[in-house]
Amino acid sequence: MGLASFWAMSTNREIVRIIREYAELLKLEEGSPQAFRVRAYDKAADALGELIEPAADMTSGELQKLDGVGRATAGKIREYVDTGSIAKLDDLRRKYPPAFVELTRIPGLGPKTVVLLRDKLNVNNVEDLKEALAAEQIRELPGLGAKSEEKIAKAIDRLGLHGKDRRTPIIRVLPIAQEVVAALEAVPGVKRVEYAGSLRHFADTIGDLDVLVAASRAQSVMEAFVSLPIVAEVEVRGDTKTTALTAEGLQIDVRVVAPGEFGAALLYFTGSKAHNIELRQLAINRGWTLNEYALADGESGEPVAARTENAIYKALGLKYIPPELREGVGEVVAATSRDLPKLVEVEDIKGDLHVHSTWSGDGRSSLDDMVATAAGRGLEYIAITEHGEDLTINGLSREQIREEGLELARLREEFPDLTILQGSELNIGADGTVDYDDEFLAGLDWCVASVHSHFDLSQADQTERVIRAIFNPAVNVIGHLTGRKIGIRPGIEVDIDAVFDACAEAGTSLEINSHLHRLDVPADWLRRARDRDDVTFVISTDSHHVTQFDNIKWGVHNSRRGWVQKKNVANTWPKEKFLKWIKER
DNA sequence: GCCGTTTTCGGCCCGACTGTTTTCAGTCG
Repeated sequence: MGLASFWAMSTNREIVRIIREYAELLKLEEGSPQAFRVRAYDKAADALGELIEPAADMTSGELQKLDGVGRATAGKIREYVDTGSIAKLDDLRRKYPPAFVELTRIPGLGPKTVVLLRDKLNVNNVEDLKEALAAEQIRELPGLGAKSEEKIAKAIDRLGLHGKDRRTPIIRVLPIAQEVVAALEAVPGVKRVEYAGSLRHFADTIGDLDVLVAASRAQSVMEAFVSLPIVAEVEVRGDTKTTALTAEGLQIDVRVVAPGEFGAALLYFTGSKAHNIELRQLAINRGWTLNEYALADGESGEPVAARTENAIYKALGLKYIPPELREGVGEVVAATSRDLPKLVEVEDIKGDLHVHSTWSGDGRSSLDDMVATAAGRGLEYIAITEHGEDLTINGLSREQIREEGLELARLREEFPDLTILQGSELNIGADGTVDYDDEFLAGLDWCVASVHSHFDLSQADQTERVIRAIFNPAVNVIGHLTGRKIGIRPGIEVDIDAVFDACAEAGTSLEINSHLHRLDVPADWLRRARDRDDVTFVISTDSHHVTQFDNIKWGVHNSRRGWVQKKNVANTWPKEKFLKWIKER
């Protein structure tokens, strides 16, 4: 990819981010996330996110040809591209500062409530809210009561919104990281740029974003960084390290190191701390030292290895350890005995088994486009899994499924190399039953069953309902097991070992949902199954639009972080083996 | 704010559910 298209892409990302921020602040202004103006800007951001060509090069007229972009949005984009800011956005930012906006991230608090809290109780941030909670002032407000106080207090605790525990969901950090990396790669004299830290581990939430740059001169790198539009405030400005904050309060550290030390620095800043300690111990055993500059001889200080991570692992007698595994949970010992798991690569994925189209109420690409895109990506098999009828808004009736089946028959002729399964994403009810009836379900090729409601049952009840779905003969896989939305809503609690046992016994697999909001099953739960071969997984995108097939890489990252072995992931299997497996189940 | 078998403004996938109230805000996909 050339420099020009790097810039084009990062500028589109930047514009999407700006429009989303505008929509976010409009929610407070309008008093509802469902307000039509809010939804209009959100829809415009969707359209811009799916745009390939650089929006910055388009005229207002060209922008308005995009579905969902009209005069006002096009005008704001041009204003941003031409002047670097949007006057109305700046007004909203002044009226609703980041610390106040953060309050809306707490489940149970919407725009109306936070504005009410500010008007009546002068609550401007999470700290103020906690004081109001302690003083039991919130129950005095109209529409709120003692239960609301309890719920809010619990939500604050669980989301880690306060103090130094503050972490940002990966879905917000990753685009920012990509934007910063692309921008710094374009600076003359820069040899390499990588993000490190917990983002490189593919953690669900990120504390600070660490970006490492290999360059002989730091000054131009730092200048380029602090002048990025994403940078709202510069905290520290030094020769090798600059720390800045985004408008949302995410801290970004940029470090510049000599190209010859890049591997040692990347290893050091990627961590984890526990992983580094184990590596340092191995170095000491050999009479060496390991720090952020090099693996070096303890006496002479002569470097042993420093340029690449691989060279350092090799010198320490280890196989290369992928960043996702570096949590100090046995990976160093495994690498010593050459016992690291054989992990999934994106190229291993042969099929996608959770796909929606506009037949589902929330699908955004047509069935024809979804199938053509899957075929174009070289997939061998897919399952079309529209929402089941129990999801009132988005689900399909039996009749609609029959009609869609006719469309699929036509598409199978059009794409003979792609095996198309017809299925459904069923809803697991509070009691573990699912949509439709047994006879109807038997006619479907592949069923995902997912929790979409009743998030507040006890762990015992959640485990029971999920296990009942696992043993339903029509159910092939449990979709996004916890139903969490990272940083927004905690998932359901289940006895994960009991779930693994049930899956093993029933021959039902577990989905690893690739969407960055979900990454579900969470990696730390996946890791609990790392020593068992009787549980089968499926990595799926849950695509609602043609662009989302690309999300598969995030699901693969999450599977790697969870030590899931390639041989246990059914959609890495060749078509023949996969189809035989479904048939014999 | 966007859209339109568009011309000047009404409709925008929407229904069930919870916690709070007695009409509404927020949550789900």
